[in-house]
Amino acid sequence: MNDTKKLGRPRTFDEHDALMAAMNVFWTKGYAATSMKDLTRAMGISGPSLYAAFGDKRELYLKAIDLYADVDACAPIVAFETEPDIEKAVRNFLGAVIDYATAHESGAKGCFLASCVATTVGEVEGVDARMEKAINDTDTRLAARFEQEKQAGRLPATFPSEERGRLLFDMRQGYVFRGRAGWSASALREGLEDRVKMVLAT
Amino acid sequence: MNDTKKLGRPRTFDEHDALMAAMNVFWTKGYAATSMKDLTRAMGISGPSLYAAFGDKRELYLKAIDLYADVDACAPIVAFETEPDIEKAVRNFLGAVIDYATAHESGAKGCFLASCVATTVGEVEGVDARMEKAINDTDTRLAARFEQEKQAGRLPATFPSEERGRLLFDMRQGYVFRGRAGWSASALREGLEDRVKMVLAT
DNA sequence: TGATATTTGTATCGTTCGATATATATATGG
DNA sequence: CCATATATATATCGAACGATACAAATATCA
Repeated sequence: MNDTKKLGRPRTFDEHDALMAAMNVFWTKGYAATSMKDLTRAMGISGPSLYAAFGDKRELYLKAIDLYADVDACAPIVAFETEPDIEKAVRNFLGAVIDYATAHESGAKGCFLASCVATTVGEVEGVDARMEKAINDTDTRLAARFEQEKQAGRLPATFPSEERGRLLFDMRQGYVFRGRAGWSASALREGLEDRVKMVLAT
Repeated sequence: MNDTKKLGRPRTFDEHDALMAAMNVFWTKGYAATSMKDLTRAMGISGPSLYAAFGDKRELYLKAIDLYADVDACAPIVAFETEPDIEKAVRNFLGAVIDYATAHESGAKGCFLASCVATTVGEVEGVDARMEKAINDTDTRLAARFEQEKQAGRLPATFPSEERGRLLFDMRQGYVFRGRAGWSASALREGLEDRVKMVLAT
C-alpha cells in the first residue's frame, strides 16, 4: 500500500483549482448557458480530461455546488460563529455577505446558489437535495448561535432563535440579489445598523 | 383611419396568453435551458409565427420580463398599497409573496426575477436595466407607503421608511428563494407575525 | 373579383452542443 | 526494458440548437 505515488501518467492540473474555475463559470453564466468549451478553457484542461476527472457536465456542476457550500457560502457563517459578541457577530455576518456578494475574487456577483443553482432546482437531478441541505444547515447554525446566547443569559429566554436565524438568512438573500443586480457594497451597507438592532430586538 | 380591423390573415392566438405561456416556460426552466421548441409548444404557435410576433428568443424574453413586472411581481405591492391599516398592509404583502412563491398557477415556484432573470444579468442584453428598474420601483413604492403613514402621524417622524421598504423587499427575496427550494406556504408563514412587528418597530 | 398585406405550416439551413473513439505520452512496478 | 496503468491531445460523432426561406392560406380594400 503506497500512500502518494500513483500509477500512470500524472495529472497536469490541480483538481481543486480546476473545480473552482468551473464554479466561477457556472456562477457567471448559469448552468445551461455554460458550454463544455467554456469549461475546458476556464479550467485549462481538455474535454476528455474533464470527463475522466469529474464525470459529465451535470456531475461537475454538482461537485462545484458542494465546493461552494464548503467554502464561499460558509464564510459569513463562520464569521458569525467565531465573534464572541453577538451584536458584532450579526454585523460581521451581514458585512461578510455584502463583501462577497459585491467583490468575489472571480468577478462573479451575488451568490452562486441564488443566481445560478436556484434556476436549476427541479431541472437538474441532484440539485434539489443540495439546495435543501444548504438552507437547512445555514438556518440551523444561525439559530444555534442565538440559542447559545440564550443559555448564557445574554439574550432573553423568549428570544425567537429560529425566526431570527431565518431572518438573517433572508436578509442575506436580499443582499446577494441586489449584489447580482449591480448594487455596490457601500449602497448595501446603508441601513445595516438598523438591521443589526432589528435581528437582536426583543 | 380604421380602429380595429387589420389587413392580412388574422392571428389565431392571443398575444397576451402566448406571452404568459412563454414566461412560465422561462421561469420554470431558465432562459438558456429553454429551447424554441419548448416555447412554440407551450405557446401553441409555430416558429415563424413566434418570430414575427415577438422577435427572436431574447426579445421574447425581455417582453416576458416586462409582463411579469406588470402583473405577478406587482400583486403584493398592490396588496400593500391598498390596505389602509399599515400593519395589515405589511402582513398582506408578505402573505401575498408567500402565496405566489409557493402556488403560482403556472406551477413555477419562487419568483421569475429571482430564479431565472437574475441568472442572466450581465449575460443577456437588456436584462440589467429591467432588473435595476424592478428593484428601484419596488423599493420606492414600499418606502412611499411608509412615508404616507408618517405624514398622517400613524408612524413616528423618525421612522426609517427607506430602510424598512428595502427590508420588506429583502424578506420577499428570502421567501421566494425558499419557495423555489420547495418550502411550503405554511412553513414560510411561521414567524410571519414576528416579521410584521419587526418591519414596523420604532 | 383581383391586388395587396399579413399569418400560417413545412421543411430545412448552418452552427454549436455534449460527449467520445482513438492514438500518443508519461508515470510506476517487476 | 517491458508490461501495465493513467492522462493527454486530436479529431469527430449524432443530436439539438436558434433561426429562416418558401409557398399556401386568409383577411382587407379598391
